[in-house]
Amino acid sequence: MPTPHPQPRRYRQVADELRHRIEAGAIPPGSLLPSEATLMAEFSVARGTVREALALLRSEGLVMTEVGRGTYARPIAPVRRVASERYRKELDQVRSGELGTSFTADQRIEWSAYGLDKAFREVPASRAQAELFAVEPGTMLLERHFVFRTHGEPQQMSISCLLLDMVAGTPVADPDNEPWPGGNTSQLYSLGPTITGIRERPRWRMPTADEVEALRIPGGVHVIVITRQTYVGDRVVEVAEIVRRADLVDLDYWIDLT
Amino acid sequence: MPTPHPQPRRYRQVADELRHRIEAGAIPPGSLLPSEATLMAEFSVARGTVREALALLRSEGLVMTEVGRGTYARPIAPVRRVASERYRKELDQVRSGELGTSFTADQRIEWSAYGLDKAFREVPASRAQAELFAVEPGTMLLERHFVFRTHGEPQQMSISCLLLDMVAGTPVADPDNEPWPGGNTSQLYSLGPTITGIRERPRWRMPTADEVEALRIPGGVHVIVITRQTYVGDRVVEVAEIVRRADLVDLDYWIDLT
DNA sequence: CAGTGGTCTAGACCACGCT
DNA sequence: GCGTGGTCTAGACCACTGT
Repeated sequence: MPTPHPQPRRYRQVADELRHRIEAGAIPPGSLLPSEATLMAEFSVARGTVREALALLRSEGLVMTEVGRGTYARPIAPVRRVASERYRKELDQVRSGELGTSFTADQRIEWSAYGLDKAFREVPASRAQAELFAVEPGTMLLERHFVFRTHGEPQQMSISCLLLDMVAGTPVADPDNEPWPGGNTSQLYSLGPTITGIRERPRWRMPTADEVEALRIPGGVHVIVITRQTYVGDRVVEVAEIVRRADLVDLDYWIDLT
Repeated sequence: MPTPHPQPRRYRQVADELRHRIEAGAIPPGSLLPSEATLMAEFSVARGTVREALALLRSEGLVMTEVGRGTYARPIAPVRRVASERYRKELDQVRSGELGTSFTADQRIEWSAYGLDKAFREVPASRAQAELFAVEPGTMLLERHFVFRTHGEPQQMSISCLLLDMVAGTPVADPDNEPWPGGNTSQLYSLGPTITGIRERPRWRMPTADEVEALRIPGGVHVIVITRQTYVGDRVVEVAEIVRRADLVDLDYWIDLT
């Protein structure tokens, strides 16, 4: 890819023109680009050239493609995910005992718009999981698979693991109690410990076939995967892998140095 | 991309086979894959099909391509970038006055292996810059362009901006003083304020042509861009855009909740 | 059904890295 | 100069989405 060419590089010219139209507003967010056939005619190029131009725009995150429908400009603005604030807020609510009062009620109303697919399993820790927990491989874990939806649209997949001997027999181990008011923070609080910190390691990659299906990910869209470790002191009490469409999140971390 | 096909999808078969060879160690990291011509013969497919297979592996981050050389398995392991610890450490060193003593000396030795390209400009703040600083657009900034190298290899590009009326006439405004022992933290400390926090917003995208050239980025490799705001109280004193090859970093954030 | 993109073929010319 | 990948053409058949 890092190679210039003599004069032609027609696919770049096509991509530049389309990019310009999108940025100028001639192709508004969410609307369809001209079809490949139309672009072939308009720019007098072969289909392969048009497709290369579109692939470039996809890789830039400017457009998305759906089979049988067409290629369209990216519709939705990303939502900022302010990790620090979110966790802090959850914790403050838990500590102040706001749960079970207005907080829960408010959340319950909102929940009508939310959906949650859940599946719990008890599994021995894989090598990778054991490393994240800093326990021996084979230690039993409660592995919880979630898919969150908003208004029916799948937004996030996650696998959250807890040490089994910490939760066995408690309400936390019962899938029927999900979604849990106040989230993970509150859930762990109900078991005794108060979270002291969270470590997040974000990375980006192509979605797997499973993720494409579960999150209905359009062509050309990547995912963000966040590996989260929840700490109580120096002990890791939860390990989660959170997967979201990369075009719908905007990460935001605050590092306090006071 | 999210479309299955009848039986063929030969390019997936080719990609699967190559992926298997890489993961099995038959194609060790850093070594070349068979050339496109060889793969055409081996799998009895057209060149376009081979190239689609390789594009898929590139997008997965498994291989990189260099013109005239070939496509090879990803060689280098990413380096973890522990944002929180790094800044904390810098700050502790500044506060304890370790600069100018053994710390500086140690760094100076290491510096023989480092290189730094620098270019300073005084510019009026763009709308985006003004927003990040929370000042009026047009406010004068000192815009500092850096390219960091290790053993000659370019590792990181950054544009760091400071409020001009805060640095004008000070040693900080003189490019000859770069690299500055102790980095940004120490530099700002020399002006008076002690950093109280840092906000980082990481994202991920294809490199621009400039970045491909400056960082010698192979085909198929993305970059991580971090927008960093350095705070003193609620005032933003520095805004930086940091660009690195995505395959060579591994982000790590700690959120303290104590 | 017509129109869309997904996949595939079989050619061609070119710029680049190495030897 | 040879082999590498980068770009381009002009065909073809297919699956999917809509009407």
